[in-house]
Amino acid sequence: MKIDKLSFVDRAAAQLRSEIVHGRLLPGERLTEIDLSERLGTGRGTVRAALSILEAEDLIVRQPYSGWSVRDVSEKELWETYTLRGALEGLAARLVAITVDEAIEAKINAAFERLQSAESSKDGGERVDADLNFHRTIVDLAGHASLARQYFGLSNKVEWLYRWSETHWPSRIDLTSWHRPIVEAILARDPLAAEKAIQDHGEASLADDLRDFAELRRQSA
Amino acid sequence: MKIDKLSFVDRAAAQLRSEIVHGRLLPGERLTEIDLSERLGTGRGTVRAALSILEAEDLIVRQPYSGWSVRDVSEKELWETYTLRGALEGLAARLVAITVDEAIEAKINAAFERLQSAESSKDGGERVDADLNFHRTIVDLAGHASLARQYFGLSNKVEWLYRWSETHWPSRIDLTSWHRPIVEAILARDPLAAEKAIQDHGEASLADDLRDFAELRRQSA
DNA sequence: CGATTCTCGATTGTCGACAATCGATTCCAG
DNA sequence: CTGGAATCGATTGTCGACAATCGAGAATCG
Repeated sequence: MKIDKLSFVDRAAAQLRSEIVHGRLLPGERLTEIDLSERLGTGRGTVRAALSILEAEDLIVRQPYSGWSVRDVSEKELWETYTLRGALEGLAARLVAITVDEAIEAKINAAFERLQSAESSKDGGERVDADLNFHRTIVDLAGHASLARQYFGLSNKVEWLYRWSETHWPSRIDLTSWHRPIVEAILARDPLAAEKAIQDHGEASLADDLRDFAELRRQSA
Repeated sequence: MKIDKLSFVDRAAAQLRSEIVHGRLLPGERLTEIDLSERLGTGRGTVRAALSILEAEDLIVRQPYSGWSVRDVSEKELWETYTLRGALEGLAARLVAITVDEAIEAKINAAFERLQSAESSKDGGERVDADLNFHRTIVDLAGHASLARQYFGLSNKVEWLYRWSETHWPSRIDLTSWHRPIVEAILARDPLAAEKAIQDHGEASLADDLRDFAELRRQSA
């Protein structure tokens, strides 16, 4: 029985990742290795390794001899995240549409049904979870390990942005209608349509977030 | 004057990366932290951090409490690398085709001309360099920092595969004619055509490499 | 008063020591 | 001879100590 076989480094990285993604650590916030090592109850070398992992995932930034800080959010950041996601998910959707069988179809339907239930839910967190789960499901089903690796880091960033806009602008988008075209194209086994559907979805989400972001900027200015 | 401001960790990572990419460390080869720390003349913690970086770039693999080893090559590995590259370069080509101006046009032409000179060269290394440079140029010109980051790691893997087939099967492909469609589509400011051209190029390269790989397998079996 | 240099506290960069873990080998009971 | 437990060497996992570096403010000079 291997249950708790994560190294200290992995656990520390997971902890920090969660704190950033859930907004408990704010964008731009400064992080010092000693503080973290006391707070996480682990050595400084361990904290350092965890921070390096998060740096590779592009969640935090390092300034040599000066410190670490949580990445800042900007319009450009939003644009980069969503366009990159579009490229990766586009590949995933194409691959899934080619190889779809009964098992895959069942998983996609399950993810989509969860999305529909979440639609009526008042719980903003569940809406976000269901949405992210849908996208991650498609990527996993592509059977492409390198793609899944790259997507993992990116999806954390997306989760971060999602939770952040869900806080400021609850329940904006219409989950069901926004995702249905993707499901239909994949189940129709049409790779090009699936790629286009998921990329259109990404562009629409980006436009939405950019609008909210501008509004928020305006308010705080 | 900042010349040599790389940390030991970065230097060690660069050194190991180069050794892997140039084939001085063979696929599957086992790496121990102590050996490396003696060979590189640096502490074990430093070596460890460098190895973590290369792990994030997917060049090496770690087995907990057991060791590190250079990643192995397989058909699946080839397929994943080239398809992922297609997705990333596709996005880059699309972005460049949209924003192309005189400066960008000049850089693309320069990269393409280098490719044409390398064509006649007998130096396999220069052929590889020119080829990689062409692809990296397009990605850089896209003005997309996250994309460039992700592509960097992937391009090391591609370089590795390139040098490896160049060793076994020198001067196979026709550099000029394989890349011209990409240049033409971008300079014609046609995003979709540019994306398709660079993805077709990737698929053709993949097919080529897979054929060579199977041949090599057959010989050594 | 302004600009430059110096000093100092804080933080990261680097390192080797010690503990935890693994895998192969040895040893022993049956 | 065989199966399994104990042992041992090798390697990674974790940690805190010390050195290098940076940024801000004090001190100095024109």
